[in-house]
Amino acid sequence: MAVKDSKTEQLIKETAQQVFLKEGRMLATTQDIADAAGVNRTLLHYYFRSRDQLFDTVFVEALTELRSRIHDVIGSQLAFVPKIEALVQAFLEVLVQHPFLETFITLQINQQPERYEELFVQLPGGKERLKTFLKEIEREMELGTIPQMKPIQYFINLFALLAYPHIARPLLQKMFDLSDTAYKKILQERKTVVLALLLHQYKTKDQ
Amino acid sequence: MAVKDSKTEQLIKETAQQVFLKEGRMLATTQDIADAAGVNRTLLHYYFRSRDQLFDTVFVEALTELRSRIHDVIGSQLAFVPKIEALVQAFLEVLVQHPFLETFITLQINQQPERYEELFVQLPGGKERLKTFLKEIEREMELGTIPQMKPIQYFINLFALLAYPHIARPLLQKMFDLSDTAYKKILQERKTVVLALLLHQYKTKDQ
DNA sequence: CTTTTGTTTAACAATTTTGTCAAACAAAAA
DNA sequence: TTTTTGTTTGACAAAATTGTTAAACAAAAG
Repeated sequence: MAVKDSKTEQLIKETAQQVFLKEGRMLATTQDIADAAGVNRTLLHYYFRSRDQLFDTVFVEALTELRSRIHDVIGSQLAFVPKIEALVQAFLEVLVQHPFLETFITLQINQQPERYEELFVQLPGGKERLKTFLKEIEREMELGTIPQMKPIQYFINLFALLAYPHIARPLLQKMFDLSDTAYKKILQERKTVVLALLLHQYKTKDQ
Repeated sequence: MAVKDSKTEQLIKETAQQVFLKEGRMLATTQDIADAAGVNRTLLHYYFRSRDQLFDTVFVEALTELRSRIHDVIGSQLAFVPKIEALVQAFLEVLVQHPFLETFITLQINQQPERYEELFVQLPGGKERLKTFLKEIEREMELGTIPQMKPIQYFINLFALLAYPHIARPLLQKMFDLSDTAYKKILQERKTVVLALLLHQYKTKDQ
């Protein structure tokens, strides 16, 4: 009998999540997903009406999580260094779950700007929080904690260093003949590497 | 009359380049491209046989350019610092032309690994050049020119800092309300920002 | 001028993918 | 048990997209 958010519905959503955001198969058809979930294709329509809506549901859910986690940290009362640390932590946690999320954000926001603008960019008070954060970065540069550059460049560096190894994972694994285990290790080390670079704490051997 | 690589063929290819790699519309149909080029859709098939082949032609062409430019620099006899500078320069030049190339590489290499492995990863002597380059990075860390970390992490930093602002352009522009002009300026400044960070030349205000 | 060669077009066919529907089914409620 | 409600299925319809063909066309070569 009926159960709100039935097992099947949940299964389909999780499978779609796997296929889209973990495997990066953005062209997967409804049949592909149904097969992967081991259910009849019609059920995708029964629960999600259309392929588009299923995609959207999965994508928006992941997007919302990422966004809210980032904004929570950015808007928090933490001091600068722990805030950067928390930001790195939060970002990495979401990306480990959905390695292709960043790639999809990139493609989607370019193809349906109006649809996703509200979802990703315009959250209540978002712009203000962001500006405040840039101010904090600027102040930290004044204090000499971090190297001087335009705050937005610092912001870009932060996300670049975190997101890219996930975006380019298949490429890098091939280039350097790295097993899944080996690459995961690199991703784990990444946290310290990125923090050291961002917080200007790196030591060179001599000088 | 017949001209080898006719005007139309060229036009179609350039339009496909524009649509796929500049606008990132990887789902564009043959009709979309024909419309954008202002030609009859049948001509795509006449010149390129299938949609797949057109996509492949455009993608592989860009891929090959990027690959050869990077490997030329990596394999060159330049000293470390000028080599990094040349690498940054080469990479940025290609990315300005094809902002979505990296994103597509990511998706494609994941979906048709065998097809693209030879093309991107396995070029003659590629693996050796790469290893030599990692050794050079390591030696430079010994010398104290750059901060110490696993060479591959340095390599990832390099490409992350360069590629990400192009990949995430639409998102960042929205987030910070930046005009095309403003963003281009940021991309231009990027060269110095990245080099300073990679070569550890950044100055903090006080300390 | 007419032939040849290559280009462009519209009409059509094939395929792939999505979406709908009515009937079969299962389990709880009446 | 019968009814009701929600689930699952297969068959079918619709749409979107790709690919083919034959005929019209244009320009140079003979």
